Amino acid sequence: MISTKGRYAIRVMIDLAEHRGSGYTPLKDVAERQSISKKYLEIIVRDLVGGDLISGISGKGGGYRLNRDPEDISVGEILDLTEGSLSAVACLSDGCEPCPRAAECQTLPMWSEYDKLTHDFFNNKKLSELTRN
Amino acid sequence: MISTKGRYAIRVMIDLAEHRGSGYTPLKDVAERQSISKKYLEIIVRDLVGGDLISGISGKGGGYRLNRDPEDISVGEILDLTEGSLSAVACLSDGCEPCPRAAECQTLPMWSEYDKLTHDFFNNKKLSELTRN
DNA sequence: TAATTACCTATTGACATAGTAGGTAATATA
DNA sequence: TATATTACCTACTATGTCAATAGGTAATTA
Repeated sequence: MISTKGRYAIRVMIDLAEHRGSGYTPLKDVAERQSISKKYLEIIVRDLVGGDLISGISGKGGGYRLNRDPEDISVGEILDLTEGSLSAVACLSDGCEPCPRAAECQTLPMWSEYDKLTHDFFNNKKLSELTRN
Repeated sequence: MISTKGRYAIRVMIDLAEHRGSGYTPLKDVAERQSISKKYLEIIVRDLVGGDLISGISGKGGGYRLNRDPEDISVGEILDLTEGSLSAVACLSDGCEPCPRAAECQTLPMWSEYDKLTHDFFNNKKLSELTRN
């Protein structure tokens, strides 16, 4: 289940994509347009900055801006940064300890298959496919 | 993220599938073979009985049994019963109040597409594909 | 009658989610 | 230089879900 954090992150990215060209976009504007608490967005945006998807500058005229074109940003990247993991089961998450039952596990192949399906879907879905203009 | 409940439920179903023919299988045996607390399995099994996937009878010689052949039981059915919902986002879960932003939501089509992908995958995956014998 | 099994209600500790609160640092403009 | 604006930082909290555990009662068979 994708949490609000991941879903809001995508909406922030869409908003920034649709308002790029007009320089930096203040988070206040994004929050108002998207009807999301600015305070909460600060947390989300930090992940996106940390993942080098966007950058921010302070002061008047400041705000956030995409670091790449929307065609070159996948939804998968956004979710990877904001959700802990996109994996459907714990034993396939990054950095989890290897499951002792893995060798004999009868369900692992199915989970792996689904995992690949999921990652392929979101990695192939570009931000540009979600924007209006 | 699929929880232990859903994952254990699938393992119970596999276990029952592999031991059908020998009448009813006591939960105690399943719990031992799968190394899962019997007490916890009771909760899970209740959902499966409620969904008419298995039936149980009390007393000596009792236990649980599949109601259908493994070829006719999908993993999707099992997960629907034990996980609250298979949907990736809250606004697509069964019985959720309709989102007021739905009409203008730019991400909804993507979530719907992913939702279909997920349901198709698990509904087409049959229990018989997971069993050993 | 005793053993075995399903089935029932309630409780709990740990953790994640979805925020809120109150600041400090950086930058532009008047 | 003062002020407004913006990003950026640390901490806190209420609520809910997850993953069980605990302690029974009812049904069935030998």
